[in-house]
Amino acid sequence: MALAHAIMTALIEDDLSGYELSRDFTTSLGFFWNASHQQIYQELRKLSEKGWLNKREVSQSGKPNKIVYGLTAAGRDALSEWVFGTTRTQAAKDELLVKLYNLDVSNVAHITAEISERREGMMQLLYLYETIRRRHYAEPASLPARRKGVYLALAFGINQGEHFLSWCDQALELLSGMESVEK
Amino acid sequence: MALAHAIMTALIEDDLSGYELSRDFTTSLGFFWNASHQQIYQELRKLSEKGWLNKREVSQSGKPNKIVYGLTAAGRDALSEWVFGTTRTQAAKDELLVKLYNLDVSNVAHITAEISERREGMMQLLYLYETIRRRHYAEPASLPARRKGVYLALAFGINQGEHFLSWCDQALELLSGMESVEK
DNA sequence: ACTAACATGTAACCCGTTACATGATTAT
DNA sequence: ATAATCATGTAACGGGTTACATGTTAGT
Repeated sequence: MALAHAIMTALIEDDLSGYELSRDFTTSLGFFWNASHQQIYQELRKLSEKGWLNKREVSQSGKPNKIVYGLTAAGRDALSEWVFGTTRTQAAKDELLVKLYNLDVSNVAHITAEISERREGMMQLLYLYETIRRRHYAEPASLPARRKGVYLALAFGINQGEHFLSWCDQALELLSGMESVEK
Repeated sequence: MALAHAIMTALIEDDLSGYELSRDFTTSLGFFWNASHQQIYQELRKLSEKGWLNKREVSQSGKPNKIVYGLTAAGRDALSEWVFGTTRTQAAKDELLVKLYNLDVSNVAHITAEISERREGMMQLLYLYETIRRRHYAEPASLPARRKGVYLALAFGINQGEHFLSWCDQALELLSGMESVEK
């Protein structure tokens, strides 16, 4: 029941097509709530049936036509109310942490490599986050209300990413002693 | 396909019943991979059918009988191999971050309250983590291989929790100015 | 011709959550 | 009696992933 509200949230300021939603999801809201295009198209259909979204076909030059969705008044009301409801948090599930419980001289090299890969990936993501922050959120205190919220979500991602990097370093250091010593 | 391996991981050192697994999950591996008892019982059945677990009934005095599960040789092999496979990471899905994209003078008080609640909850969890760390993982470098891994998972939780607290503080400060100023 | 990007869907399956269901044992 | 803890399940539903499926437009 939450993807619906994530989609509506993405439509607060701009009307978007399913394709645009699934593309933008990977670079903004999708940092925190990812969804495949299949899910998005299905949810758009449900939301339209509920009367929370309206749709119109838009002709494009040089591209296939697209179907653009926008919030109805009922949709905006539902979204506003939803904010006051109970929040569900689904903890991250990361197999790497389960693998750590299986740490062993036989697999320490592999797990070390996986942590290094993760570190690399996170550095790239952080670079992207920082670029966005510098470009659009340099002075958070003077942003309008909604943008402050978006900034805080971005800050959350940056904060968490930095923590992850420092954890990787700590892990790699502890693991680096194991291969030679314990064999 | 990952709950199966989380359960097998929990059985590496001790044989456990479904009840014990679902209880222990909430205080160790479950920090990183939670599961309801219903899921656990179903998974135990599947793993038994696959030949990765064996079971035996144990009579207890003063308590109902329990069915205790243990890893078979095939189960241990499957688990060892699994560590070398590709890791799936499911990013956390937190409705609170989506709600932040809806931040507004009308709901800033509510969102502020939710962040405060979360902060409180995280402080309690961190207290638990720290207690475990002090009691069992005071000197990580001198732990045996597997325990080092468990320590790193714990360190991950502590690290993440501490950064969550600092994010909450940052968020509460930014939000504190909004109610009076923007009304 | 072929590739890449644009654009929209359906179907099957797996996993997780919620609700339902039962029963033993101990302590008050 | 009754509540609390121990103990084990089934069934229905909903959401997410993977695989399948189709078609347009532009560039090489």
